[in-house]
Amino acid sequence: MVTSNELTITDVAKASGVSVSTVSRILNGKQDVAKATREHVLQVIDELGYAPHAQAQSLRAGKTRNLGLLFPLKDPGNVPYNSLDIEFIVSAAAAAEKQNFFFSLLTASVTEQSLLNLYRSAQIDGLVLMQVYSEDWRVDLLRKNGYPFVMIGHTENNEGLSFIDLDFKGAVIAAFEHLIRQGYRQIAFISLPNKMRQEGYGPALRTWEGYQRIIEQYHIPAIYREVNFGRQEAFDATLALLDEVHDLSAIITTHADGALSIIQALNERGMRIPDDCSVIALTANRMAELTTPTLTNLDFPAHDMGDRAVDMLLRMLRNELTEPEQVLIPPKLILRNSTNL
Amino acid sequence: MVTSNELTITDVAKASGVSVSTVSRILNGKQDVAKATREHVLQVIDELGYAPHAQAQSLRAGKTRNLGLLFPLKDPGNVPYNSLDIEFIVSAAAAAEKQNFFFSLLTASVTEQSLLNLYRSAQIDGLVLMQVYSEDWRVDLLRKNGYPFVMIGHTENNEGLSFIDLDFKGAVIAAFEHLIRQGYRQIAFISLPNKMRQEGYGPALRTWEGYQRIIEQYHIPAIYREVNFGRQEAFDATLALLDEVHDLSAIITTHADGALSIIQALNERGMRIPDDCSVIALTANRMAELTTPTLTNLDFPAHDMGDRAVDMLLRMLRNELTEPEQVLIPPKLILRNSTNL
DNA sequence: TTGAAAGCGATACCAC
DNA sequence: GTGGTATCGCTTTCAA
Repeated sequence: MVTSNELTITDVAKASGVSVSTVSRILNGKQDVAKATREHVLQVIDELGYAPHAQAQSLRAGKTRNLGLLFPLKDPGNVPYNSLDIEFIVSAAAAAEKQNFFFSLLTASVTEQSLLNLYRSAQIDGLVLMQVYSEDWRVDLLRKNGYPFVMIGHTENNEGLSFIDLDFKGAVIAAFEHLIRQGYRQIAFISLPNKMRQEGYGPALRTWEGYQRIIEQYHIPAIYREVNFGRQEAFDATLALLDEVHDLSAIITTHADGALSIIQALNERGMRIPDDCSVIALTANRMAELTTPTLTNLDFPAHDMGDRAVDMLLRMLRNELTEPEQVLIPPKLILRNSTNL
Repeated sequence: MVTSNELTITDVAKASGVSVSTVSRILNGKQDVAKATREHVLQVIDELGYAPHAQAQSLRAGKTRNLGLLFPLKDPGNVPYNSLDIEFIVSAAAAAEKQNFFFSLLTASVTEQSLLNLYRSAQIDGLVLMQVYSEDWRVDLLRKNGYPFVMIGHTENNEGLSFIDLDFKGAVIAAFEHLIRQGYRQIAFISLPNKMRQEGYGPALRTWEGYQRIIEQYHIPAIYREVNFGRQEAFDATLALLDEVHDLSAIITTHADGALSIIQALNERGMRIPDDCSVIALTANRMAELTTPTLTNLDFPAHDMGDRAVDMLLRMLRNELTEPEQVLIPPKLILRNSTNL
């Protein structure tokens, strides 16, 4: 096997006694090449172990064949990952690769400058945005500049934008209605940090809206805590709720992995799940199946969402998306052992 | 704000009335430029919103400033992620970005061709390899071709190679010795699939070696199951063990998230942890803190490992690594509530 | 069916 | 201190 490096199309041309143009045509599968020439050159390419220089091709083509996923880490080193994140990331990566795109994971927090420069400096053709806020300067900026991107999440004004998101409001409503229908009324809501809601973080905002709607419509008592990320926070909040509301009979949470801490707290107080207290979480199915007891959860098809987001973006780049595609996934409750019936 | 696209260095040169060379010098921070010129050009660049074309720079420089992480998915769509994987991925991405490298997540399974082509086609400067086998054709191939890479994991013959890995053998030994020292003898070992060991998957192999060593040295009964990934598998294996060994007093597992299923199974049988049965797992600290009860675990500093692997690779690319760097992280047992004392 | 040459956007050498 | 120009590897007219 020949192991030499740094082969160029010129080397291939020389080695096969044809011109560079001809080699290029063959590489690009053009049809106007004599069969014999093609076969010969392909064999030379194979023997030499030549592969075309991707960056040179990109430069020439004016496209990078690179996608980016913005996954900003607020505090690298101590990251509030949850079990959903890896599904988004890996599924998006796989989807991009399937269509021969490179996929870059971008974890640094972006500035207006650095965001625009991703496109201007031709590092990427398009972007998947996560952690989208209701008013999101990144979205405004990209829209204004006409740069291609899709969101996992959505903003207040989504005119002209493509996205895929879970119906968070509907999800919370579905969870509550399930319990209310069974006669539960003392239901606590453990939700995302108040700060995130104030800042307009989509899921924080919309789960809250769902909760308000439930409170008003069914006149159940407003028992809730908006808690920060972290095991201890969810744990403490649960204990505090149990102290405060002695006849608490269920907890619904939008903290993906916080459900685990809630279970810990209930155990700590000797409360049996679901007999003394039911639990419903908005978390990955994978995680919901691993807890003891298994969790009744709102389906969160993160894998599917990542996959579809990238697919959407690629169609956009190919101009196959004549109008914006906006997908809101309806809530789906999956019953397991943390609730009765 | 000017939002025009597709600006080139020539546009900047024209707009500021200097030559392309001068703009290039300024972009690259060379010192032989008049202060006035520099300031003027920088201002023009700012006004125009110009950013140099990364691919063109790469082409010229002969370097891509791209790193790749190989994270092959055997069965996309139904992926056996565990809580460690995201830490590897995200920490590696963050480390690359910190040094201004793009970071690509590669989930497709590679062939000899496609692996070499990553380098030949100049898509990446270097690679981080995960899921390394004791005999690993990828490693052999890259070594033979002299392509830069580092491993998270290691092979049988690591001559000339750089890697960072956990001391899996030592970890298993540490876990057993901890229990044996306290008088436990009926300890079950729930380990990685036999198939992976046969295939020479590093962690499967070395945890097994650790176990053999313990069996021989302490003459404890060989109670073990090599189980496939998946909730059900670990769950069933645990139940089977409990049926088989009535005085089972502890379980040690190398299945990162399998510990959760083991807990489920013990609960199912009404066994209290740790009083009736202790559990020690080789899993992420983050996960160990979330279970009920919290898990005594072998520290698995995945975040740190991803970070250091990329750092190693970047030093290699800068030729700062005069000789191979081989890091084996010593085992560290973190006591929590799934064991006594 | 094939080849020569221009050009993608940037850098660096060599003049001046 | 500054500008002209060859060059990185490839694709694509345009001619032959």
